[in-house]
Amino acid sequence: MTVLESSKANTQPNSSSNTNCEFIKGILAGSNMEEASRYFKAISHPLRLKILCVVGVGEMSVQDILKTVGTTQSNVSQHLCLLKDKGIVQSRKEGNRVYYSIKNETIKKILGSQ
Amino acid sequence: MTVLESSKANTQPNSSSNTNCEFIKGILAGSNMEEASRYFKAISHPLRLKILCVVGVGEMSVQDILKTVGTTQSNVSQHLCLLKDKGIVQSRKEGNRVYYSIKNETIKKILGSQ
DNA sequence: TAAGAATATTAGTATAAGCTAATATAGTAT
DNA sequence: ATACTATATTAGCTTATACTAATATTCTTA
Repeated sequence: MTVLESSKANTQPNSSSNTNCEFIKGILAGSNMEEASRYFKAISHPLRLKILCVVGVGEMSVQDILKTVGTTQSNVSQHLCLLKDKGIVQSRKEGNRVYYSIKNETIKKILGSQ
Repeated sequence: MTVLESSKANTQPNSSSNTNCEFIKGILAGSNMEEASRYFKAISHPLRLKILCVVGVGEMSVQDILKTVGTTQSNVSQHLCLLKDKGIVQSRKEGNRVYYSIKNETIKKILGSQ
């Protein structure tokens, strides 16, 4: 059950404004807004969104990613690093190359719900 | 059809790596990453996420919002302003008070998919 | 009309993000 | 070993975010 659903379910029609605030406040305290927003933040950059769409299709090397999204090697590398740090993508080394793919299923869901 | 779906559907099994890059590149060019990432950015702050969860339950006055999320009046007001600018929430004035509610349905979907 | 409440706006400041350019590291092939 | 390719890291700079404190605006009510 999401935050929205759980708070809707328990809203009494005759509850005072203040009680309702307190109730929702309790729900918010239980949800991890910090963590959720960290995920959203990670994907809230046009280049990272592109990278995720590209990598979402399937595992891809950095070379191919940067050819596809069109920026510098350093820039892609830094964004990939950030995405990996947040646990959104994972990487696998094969010889000279590093292949990236999406690690986190939630991200796929979110990208699909656009 | 989302970006992920459309690019998956057309991936030929025998296509070379380069052709695939070009293909995905075309899809990316057609999608509006700038706009999508602007949405994600808007909700990628813990306080704004809280506000959206609160307001997602139903229309709520600024007073009640700030009692619920717990910060200063100015801070809430600035975040609400940002959310309104991006077309994510809408406001309605009634006497002394201003009531906010979620305008954008996509946001509800995204919040639900967490 | 003066006081009070609710909301918005502004200015100033601190911190975070994002980019480029340069350099480092690691693997491959000659 | 040397040169080359792929990727990562670092430093420096610029711009964007986010907060606080103060002030402005708008509405209500005595």
